[in-house]
Amino acid sequence: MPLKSGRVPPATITRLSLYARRLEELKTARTTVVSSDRLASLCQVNPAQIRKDLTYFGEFGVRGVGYYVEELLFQIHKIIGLNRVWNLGLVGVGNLGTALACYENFSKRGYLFSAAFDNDPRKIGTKLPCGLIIEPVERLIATCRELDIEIGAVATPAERAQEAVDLLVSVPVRAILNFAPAQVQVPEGVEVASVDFAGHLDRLAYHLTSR
Amino acid sequence: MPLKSGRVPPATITRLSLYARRLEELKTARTTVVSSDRLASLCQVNPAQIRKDLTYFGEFGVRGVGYYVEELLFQIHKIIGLNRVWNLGLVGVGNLGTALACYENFSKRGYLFSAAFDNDPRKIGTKLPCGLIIEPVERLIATCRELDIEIGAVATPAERAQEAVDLLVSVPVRAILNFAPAQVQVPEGVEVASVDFAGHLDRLAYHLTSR
DNA sequence: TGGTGTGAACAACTTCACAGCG
DNA sequence: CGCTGTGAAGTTGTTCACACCA
Repeated sequence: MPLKSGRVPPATITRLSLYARRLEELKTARTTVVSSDRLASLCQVNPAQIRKDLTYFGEFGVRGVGYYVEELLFQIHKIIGLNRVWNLGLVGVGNLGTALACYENFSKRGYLFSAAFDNDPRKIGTKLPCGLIIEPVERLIATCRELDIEIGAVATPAERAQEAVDLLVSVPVRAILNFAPAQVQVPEGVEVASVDFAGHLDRLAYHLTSR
Repeated sequence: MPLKSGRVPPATITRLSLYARRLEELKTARTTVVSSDRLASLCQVNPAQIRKDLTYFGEFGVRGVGYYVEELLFQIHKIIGLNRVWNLGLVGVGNLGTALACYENFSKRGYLFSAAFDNDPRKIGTKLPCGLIIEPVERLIATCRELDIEIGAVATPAERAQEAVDLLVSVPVRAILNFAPAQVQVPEGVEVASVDFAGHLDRLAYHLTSR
C-alpha cells in the first residue's frame, strides 16, 4: 500500500507471497534477522530480486545487517492485505469444492470460506465437514452481500463456470479464484486467478516428452 | 517434438496447453478451420503470439486460410505428449488428494491416477470412490516401478512434502505436481510444478487491497 | 485477397555491480 | 566491514509490420 514507485510487476506480488510464507517459517523458528542471500536461497530466487521487489514498496532492511524477520513479515502482510480476514464464497460443491472449503491452510492465513453454493437440490441444506451449510445458488447474491464476501471461488464443471462468475461479478465480487477448466470473461476491474491443473500437467508431460 | 529451433520459452508451453483445450472445444463444435485471430480471442492472447509460439515447432497453418483445427490439435498434442496415457501416483490421500484422484478432467485428457499412497494405517487398504486402493508409502517405489508411473502428485501436509518428493525422485519419477504449501528441492532434470493456492489468493487479496 | 511466418522493434523483467550507509 | 538499495546492463518474452504465398 505505501507504493513508492509506479507499476508493480505481477511477478513481484507472487514472490512477495512466497517471501511471506518463508518468513513465517523463520519467525516460527525464532530467527530474528535474515539477509537477502539467506531468504533468496530459501525461496530459490536471486538475492537481488528480493531487494528489488521490496524497493517497489519502501526500504525495509538495515545495511550491513539484513532484515528483521518479524518487521519484514509485518510489512509484506500489510502490502498484500493479510493483516485482516477475507471472506470467501464457494460456488460448486463437488469433491474439489468440498476439499477446498475444508482445507485448513486457507483459514490459517486469514481466508475464510463463509458460504457455499450449489444447484443440486439434494445438496442444499447439507452440512460440509467444516460446518458450512450448502445454500442454493439463488441465494448467492443476497448471502454474499450479507456476509461481506469479497472473493469468490468457482469449482463448478467447465460449462457452469461462466454463469457462476457472472453471478459473483453482479454481487459485486471483484476477485475470483477459478478452479474450473474454462476460460472465463470478466469486466474491467475484476481479477481472476485461474488454477490451471491441466496446464501444470501438460508442462510436466512436455518435459518428459521433449527428451 | 519436431523442435525446429533452440530453446522454447516455458510460457509458450503453457499457452500451447491452452490452445489445445480451446481447439478441443472447436473440434467438438465441428469447426474445421480457425485463424490465429479467432483462436487468439478465444484464448485472450495476441494473435502474433500464437503464430510465434507455433513457429518453435514447425509450420502448421495455410496462408490466406488459417489452421485446420483437427490437424493443429493433433500436432500440439504430439508436441506436449498428449497422444498417450500418463500414469500418475498420488502421495497423501486427504480431502484434496481424494478429490484429485477422482477428478474426471484428468482422466479425460489421458492423465490416469494408477496408485495412491498414504502413511495413515487406518487408510491403507481403503478404496477411493474412483476405485483406487490406498497403499502404504513403503510400497511406493515398488508400485511406481511396476505400474510405470512417470508423474507424481504430492498432496501431503507441508511437513511431509519433501520426503514424498525424495521418494518419488528415487523411483525415479522425473515430473512432480506439488499441491503441498512447501518449497521442495529436486535434483537436476526433475521438473516440479507447484500448484500454489496461497499465491493465487494472495494476488487476489493484493488486487483488492491496492485500490 | 487474406492470413501465415518471421525479422526487427519494443517492452518487461532479471541480474549485475557497486555506491552508500549502519 | 557487510549487506542493502539501485542505476545500468543484460536477458527474456511480446508485439509489430510486412514479405510471402495459397
